[in-house]
Amino acid sequence: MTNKKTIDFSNIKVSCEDCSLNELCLPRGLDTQDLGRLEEIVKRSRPLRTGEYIFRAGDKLTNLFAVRSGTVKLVLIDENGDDQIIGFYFPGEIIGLDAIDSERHLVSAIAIETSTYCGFPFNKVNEICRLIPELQNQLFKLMSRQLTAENELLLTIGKKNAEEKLSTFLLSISSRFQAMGYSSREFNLSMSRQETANYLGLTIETVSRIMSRFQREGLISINRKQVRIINMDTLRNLSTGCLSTEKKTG
Amino acid sequence: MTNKKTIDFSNIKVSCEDCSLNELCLPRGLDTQDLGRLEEIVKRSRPLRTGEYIFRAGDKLTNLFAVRSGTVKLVLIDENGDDQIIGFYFPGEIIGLDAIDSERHLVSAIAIETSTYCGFPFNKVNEICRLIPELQNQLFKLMSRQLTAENELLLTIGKKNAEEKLSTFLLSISSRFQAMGYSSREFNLSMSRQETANYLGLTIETVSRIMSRFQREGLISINRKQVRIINMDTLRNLSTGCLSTEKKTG
DNA sequence: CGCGTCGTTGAAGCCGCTCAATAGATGTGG
DNA sequence: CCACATCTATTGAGCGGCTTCAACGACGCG
Repeated sequence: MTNKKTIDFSNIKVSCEDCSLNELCLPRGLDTQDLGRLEEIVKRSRPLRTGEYIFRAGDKLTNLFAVRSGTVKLVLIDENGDDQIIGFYFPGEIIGLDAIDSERHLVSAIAIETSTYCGFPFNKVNEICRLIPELQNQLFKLMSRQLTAENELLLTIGKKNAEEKLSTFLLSISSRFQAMGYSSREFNLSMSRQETANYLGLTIETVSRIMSRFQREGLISINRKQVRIINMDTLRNLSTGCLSTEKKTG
Repeated sequence: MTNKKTIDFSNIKVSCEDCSLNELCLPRGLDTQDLGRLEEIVKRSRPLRTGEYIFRAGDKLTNLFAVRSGTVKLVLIDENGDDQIIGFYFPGEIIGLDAIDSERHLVSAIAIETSTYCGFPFNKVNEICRLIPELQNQLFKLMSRQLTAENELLLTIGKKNAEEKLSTFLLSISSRFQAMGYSSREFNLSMSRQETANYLGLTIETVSRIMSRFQREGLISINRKQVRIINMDTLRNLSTGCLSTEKKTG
């Protein structure tokens, strides 16, 4: 409803060199000269509101994108209308890589809070890759890392029970916030219960119930989207299924 | 027990040009000259028996591998000892790509029947990529395709019920056999019930029960690992959850 | 033939889902 | 500022699909 079909990049020149995310983002590991080449092709978006698309499944691949602020979800929709959130993306993270094979996006990228992003025209990235081997390596690594992340998610969804899924999820968010330089113990979940449930292969009721249980047992303090992790160690044990909720520490 | 720690490549020169798989495998799209460059670095393995490793989680990434014959499973094992099969790989398919980021394998590759493979030293692949842009593209596409495959699996494991999972699985195997030039209606499952169940996030009992039900209802004929698909359309409907088993066609 | 492995089938139980009601948060207009 | 509507989150009760536990059958190999 609030979505727009077309994304108009502002023509503001982006300076990757001055960007606080450059050590997390695509330019990671590039020297000043190579950074300059990359900067020339980057376009920055206007702010998106919740629910707006960066790209839709079926769109032709024209850009790779880096989340610049906010949070973006990738959603896969099958012929039946079932949708599965396959990942949440935070600032500095790259999306669009899975479209390289078919040159068409098979998933949709949707902002789940006010967000901005940078776009890198894909054909130019391809050219620059030949000039900058380091960038080629960086892209390989990014895709490889994404594969690894999906492997983890597969293990979580396929083998863990609801309690293990939720604790794994909270710890994953926590460590990603830490990587961005924020607190690993206190943060705002940008995704709704519905989105969390979808991502983990659960229902919102189950997510809600287990969050409440974690709170009753003193593992976390949670109010709506505001989370504080109180007992990180027990949460870690729960996430691996080594410890049942009953016999928690303390 | 039958596993060997070290893999000794035979020094037999491999000719990708004459290989029947070259249109499915890494060389896809390469011209004769480029093919020659790739051939120079390829080593072919001796036959592996069921249970033997191509690489183990934790091993340093030295080669990318192409399955040449047989079937290989990729297995992810977490700290808790839970393991999840994240894919089955048939002749022409490439494994090892997920290790590019950390330069260490995070999953293990295990033959599930007598299998052979080809190895491509990774550092040389990297070099050659700079000489042959087409190979670089090919690698990007392979990784991208792998991401897409994992997305599908996520949707299957996360959102489908047992019946939908099994029919999706059978159809996936069927179409991959077809892509290799074999029959899409009659084939041998190389994986055990245990492996199928693990892959789909089910138990062997459930897999067995639903296979039997499909047979009772005339969708397939199955005897141990020998499968014949009788009613492909209904199976297709089942896989998308559009049709319950009861109200099947006919 | 005996043994071990793999697959099938049955019965009972539990985890997470469905359905439903309530509470809290957010937004709008008067 | 409050009344009202809407949306999200929480909590409870009951049910069902898949798992667990268990026994049996089929096949291969010594």
